Amino acid sequence: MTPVTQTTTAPDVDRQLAAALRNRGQRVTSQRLVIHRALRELDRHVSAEQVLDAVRPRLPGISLPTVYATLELLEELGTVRRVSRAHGPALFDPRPDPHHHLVCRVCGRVQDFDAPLDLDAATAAAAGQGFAPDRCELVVSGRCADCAAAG
Amino acid sequence: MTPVTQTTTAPDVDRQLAAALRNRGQRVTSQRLVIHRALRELDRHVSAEQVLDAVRPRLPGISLPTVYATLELLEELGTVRRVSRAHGPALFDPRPDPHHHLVCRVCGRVQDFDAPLDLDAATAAAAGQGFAPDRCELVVSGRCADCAAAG
DNA sequence: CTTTTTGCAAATGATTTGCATTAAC
DNA sequence: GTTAATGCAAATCATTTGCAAAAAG
Repeated sequence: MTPVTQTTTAPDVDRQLAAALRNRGQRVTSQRLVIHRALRELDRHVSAEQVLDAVRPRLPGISLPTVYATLELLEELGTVRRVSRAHGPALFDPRPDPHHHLVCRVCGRVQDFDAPLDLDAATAAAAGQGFAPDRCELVVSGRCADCAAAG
Repeated sequence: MTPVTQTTTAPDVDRQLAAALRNRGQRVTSQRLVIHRALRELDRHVSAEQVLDAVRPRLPGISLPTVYATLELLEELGTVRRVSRAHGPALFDPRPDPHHHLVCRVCGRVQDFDAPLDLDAATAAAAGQGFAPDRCELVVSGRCADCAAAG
């Protein structure tokens, strides 16, 4: 008995991605499905290399260029967000709902952050300047709990 | 007759940087002064290469590694903010006061944005998680006025 | 005079590209 | 069958590093 409130099951995630790809006239490949599924399972900010390591057991011949291409595709589909950083590779955030980030300027760590923030006025102001907003993200830089404690 | 409300004059900017450097036991070099001055004069988001081009007339032998090192130093001093981007070099923002950014995901353009936004609650929430906030920036991605009109 | 900063050349690291092969459709 | 996607190798681009020479204090 599957309650209607249940979290999306794995094959369901696959079906959603497949549908989105077909909508765009693009092909449903095992690489795309496995990378997409792995991101959902990892459920944290990961680099392209980390994605590669995570999927290699299930896709022995996978290559880094394919991982990058797929991550870019998933970003276009809106299921992944790329977070560019100084002093390190970009991270990919699999959380699809709007949320914010805490970025440690000492260790580079990026944490999700659910900020109490009303973005309606800001979004309207951006639109008032002719800008067509897509996403609004608050980026808080500082020292994470660990680095603040250390020194 | 210099009104007291006048914008900081160039030599004044130099003196402020020199003082900050001496405070940290670092040396006041012409490269640092000229790069700092150029950023203030450019008054827009620029890449390290663009900074190099801007200062070369005044510093014929300047090198890109020095520009990078100086920009990093100025970031530590809080007079410049680095904005990392996908698909392009980092940009350096010479505006010292808190403000936000509109990032075009079509052409990559980054504009300053004075958002009507109350960050006190968000800052407090970050602190509540043990994070020591330093800066809060809203990043709005979407299409800039030009790209929205075109595409 | 001592130590930091610079410029240069070279290294590094992330990401992208070209192209032949493979797999979707 | 046709066309898009993949894997590989190599290229590219931004940024950093090592080290001898120059400049600051």
